[in-house]
Amino acid sequence: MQATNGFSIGHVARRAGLRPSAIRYYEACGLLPEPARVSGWRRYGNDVFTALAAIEVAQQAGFSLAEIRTLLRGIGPAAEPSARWASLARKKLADVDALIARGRTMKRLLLRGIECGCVEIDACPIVAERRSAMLGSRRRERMKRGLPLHSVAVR
Amino acid sequence: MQATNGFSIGHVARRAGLRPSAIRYYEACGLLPEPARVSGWRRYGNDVFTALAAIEVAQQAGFSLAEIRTLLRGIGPAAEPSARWASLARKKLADVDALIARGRTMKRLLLRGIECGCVEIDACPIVAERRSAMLGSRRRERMKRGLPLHSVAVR
DNA sequence: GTAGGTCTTCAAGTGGAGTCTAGGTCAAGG
DNA sequence: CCTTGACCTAGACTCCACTTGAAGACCTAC
Repeated sequence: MQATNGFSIGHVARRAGLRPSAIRYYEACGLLPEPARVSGWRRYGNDVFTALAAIEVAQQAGFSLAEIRTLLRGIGPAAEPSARWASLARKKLADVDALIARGRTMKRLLLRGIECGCVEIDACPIVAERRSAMLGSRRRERMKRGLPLHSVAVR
Repeated sequence: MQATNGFSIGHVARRAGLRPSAIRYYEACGLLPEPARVSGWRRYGNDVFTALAAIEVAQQAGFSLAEIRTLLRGIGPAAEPSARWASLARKKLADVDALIARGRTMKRLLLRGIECGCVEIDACPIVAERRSAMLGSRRRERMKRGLPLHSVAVR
């Protein structure tokens, strides 16, 4: 298991806090290069930990695996990784702001509902407000309730 | 299409900003009661808009459809809808706070990455930091990267 | 030699909130 | 009468990041 001829996938997984299946999956997605093999078994060098750390950082930043692939090996307008990151990150910032705003809306609504204390749903002023908003705005810019929040990978 | 014998599903969907398939789906999930039928076609009264408004409010507050079902027709310890809401909402608040914190972490990380400007991934201090954190903490309380954020329905 | 553990592949499953498709029925207008 | 459009059902599909399972290969220790 030494670095003399590389680490096994289980060893890498334990050290990185992942499961072997996740590492195989990253490889299949093109996030990790194909490692050397010894009689069929994957053998990794130290650089795999850098790659996994980069993936983890990008995931924490809200990027999907598809986006991370273009970050790592992308062939976009920007050649350098840092330029690609900056370009994608600026777009992602708006989505993250929307996510935070969404969270604050949830919080406000939850607290209002706790305070409200109405017994029946039909009598709840929050629901009534929403109902009249629903019925008031006749086919203006509706039908698009799904705001683009799946653009932020929340995991 | 008048309220004399009820609204069609398409009419309700247009007014509520949904697609008919969503309304059928809510019915199948037990969120909406089965409506009257006229020769096989669903016919809705005015109360369906109250029900849809309640569902929308609860969704905006971060509840999943399964949770909304127990909110609406639940048989939990709390009998009244308001009591059920308060009980579930207090638990949900912690998850929403986690979601907001997650968003702020993303934002911090995105901005740090934009400022960083490192050319190579191997040389990036953010990745290096993560890498040493990854390798430093040997099997302590790892292997649980998935923090419970799917407990908040973000849509 | 055999038991146990780790590895290999490929395929299919998970969950959430719907959407889409195929194949068929119904109503209104010209 | 015929077309057009809205409706009906059941079931498959979507997206994402993995996990799980089956069936088999391999290595090490006893």
